[in-house]
Order: sequence, then structure tokens, then C-alpha cells
Amino acid sequence: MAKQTHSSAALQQTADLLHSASIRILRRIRRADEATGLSGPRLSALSVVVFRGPLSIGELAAAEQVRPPTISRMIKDLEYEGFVLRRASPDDGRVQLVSATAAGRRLLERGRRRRVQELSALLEVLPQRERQTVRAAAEILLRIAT
Amino acid sequence: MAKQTHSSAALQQTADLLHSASIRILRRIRRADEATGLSGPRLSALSVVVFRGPLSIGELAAAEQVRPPTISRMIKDLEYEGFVLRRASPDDGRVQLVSATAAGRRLLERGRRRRVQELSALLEVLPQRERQTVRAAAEILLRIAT
DNA sequence: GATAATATTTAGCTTAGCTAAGGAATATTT
DNA sequence: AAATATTCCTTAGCTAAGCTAAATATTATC
Repeated sequence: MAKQTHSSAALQQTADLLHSASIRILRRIRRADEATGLSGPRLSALSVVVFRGPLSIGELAAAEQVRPPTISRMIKDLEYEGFVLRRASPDDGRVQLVSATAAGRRLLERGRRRRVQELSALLEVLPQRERQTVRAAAEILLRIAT
Repeated sequence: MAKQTHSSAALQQTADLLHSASIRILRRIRRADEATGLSGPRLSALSVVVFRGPLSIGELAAAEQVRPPTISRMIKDLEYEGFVLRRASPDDGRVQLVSATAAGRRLLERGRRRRVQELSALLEVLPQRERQTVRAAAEILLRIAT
């Protein structure tokens, strides 16, 4: 019973630590992303288009966990700015298929490089053993957190 | 040289994994936070007020990495809703000191409990060894990521 | 005492989220 | 085959949360 209690308290502490760590990691990354000139939500949407595209507005909205009108407007802007293309689906006239332009791909790749650099710089100061711990944890978390 | 290259590629992979993991963790937490009825930014500001308060609008803005007008408006609303109080500083008539009400503390505590529960539930499925890996990684990251 | 600096607020803009409602295309029912 | 229902997207209009610039009030400095 004492063991149980202790374990649950430890779990809560871990949860707290994980929470804070995640917030700080993403704050770092946001800084790198700003350099691309695209906001977080747009960059995220573009990323889905690049890696999973071509896909419909509805699919993109689902992937971004956002309502279709939000994506509709965002894609309109990204299209105007030349990062994305839209065409009617050949199978279903209601559907708009979104895909990335070469400029969109380039922008995303540049952003990704910056972002990874930022995090790599952070991790670089760690001894090899700690890097491995971080990596192992990231893999574990990706496995359990959909 | 080969070692160098390999290590740098591994670092990038780790950075990528960490990025994805952080996004997913915070997505989970957001869901729990929604149940409090306060948005992320407001909850975050309230949290600073509860744990570091009383403090000035400017200090709060700095803590939240946001401009003073953003906080000024948010605090006005939180005050109206009864979660926060404002009074002039006795030392400096320009500054407004913000502190939490009992209702504010209760709300935050309830939110924190939900959030930790959500994460704990996630971590609970892990064997003890993996939990320790996650915890160790969180501690490492907190140490290096300001 | 006049001027400069600082803290906050107000005003007005943008982006990104939402719901509700409308139009066009497709699917279903009779 | 026609009528009806559903689906996909867009438009319109709202809110929250960020920003800058400018106004106000207080404190600090010369």
C-alpha cells in the first residue's frame, strides 16, 4: 500500500516534469520557426501538405485537428503566396485537392533544418549517455502518445 | 570523421523525435485543460499569478513572454471573472499588483490535477524501467532548456 | 521645477480559431 | 428519373490573443 502511494506520487512528478520540459522544448522551436516567415499553424499545415499531400481540405482539417473553415482560409492565403496549389478532385467535384509547390517544399525544408539545428545545439552539450536517454524517452513517448 | 558524421545524423534524428514527442504530449494536455473552462494562455497566466504572485503586469508579461497590453487585457477579464485581484503597489503608484483569489487557486488546482491525471494515465502503461527513462530525460531537458 | 523615463491602459490592427448558413456536387430513396 | 438528403467547401461574422503606437499617470533626474 505504501509502495502504491509512492509510485503514484512519482508518476505525478514525472508527469509534471514532462509537462514543463515539453513546453520549453516547443518554445525553443518556435523561435526557429519564426525565421521562416510562416506562423506555427501555417507551417504545420504546410508540413502536412508536403508530406501527406495531395489531400482534401477536410482531411487536412482533420489532420490539424481544426474545423474546415479554418483550413479553407489558410489554404486560400498559402495559395495566394505561392506555397500551395489547389485543384478539383477528378473523382469528386466537391473535393479540392491541395498539394505543395516547389517553393512550399523549399520553405518547409529550410524551416525544418533550422528547427533541428536549434534542438541539436541544445542536445549537443550533453554527454553521449544522456543523449541516448533523451532519445529513448522520445521513442517511448511517441509510441504511447498518439 | 565518419564517427562525427554519424553522430551528427543521430543528433538530428533525436531532435526530430523530440520535436514530435513534445507536440503530442502538449496536445494531450490541452484536452485536459479545456475542461477547466479557461484557455491555454489564461490558464498559464493564472498559474504564474498563483505561484509567483503578487506581481506586476510587466513582470507577468515578461514571464509569459508576451507584451504588456496582452496581459493587461487578460487580467482585466480574469478580474471580472473573479479569479484574480488587482491593487496599486504601495511603493509605486504606476504599478498594479496582481494576485489570485481563492476561486482562482481552486480553478488552477483542479486543472493541474486533470492535466497530471491525463499524463499519468499515459505513463501508467509503461514498465517501471521506461518510466524512469522518461523521467530522467525530462530532468535532463529541464536542465538544458531554459 | 522642468524634463525624461517608466508602467499601464486604450485604440486599432492581424491571425487563427469557432459556428451558422449557403451553394454545388454526389448519393439515396421512392 | 426525380426528388430529397448528404457531403464538401466557402462565406460571413463572431471571439481570443497576439502585436504596435499613442495616451495617461506616476516616478526619477537634472
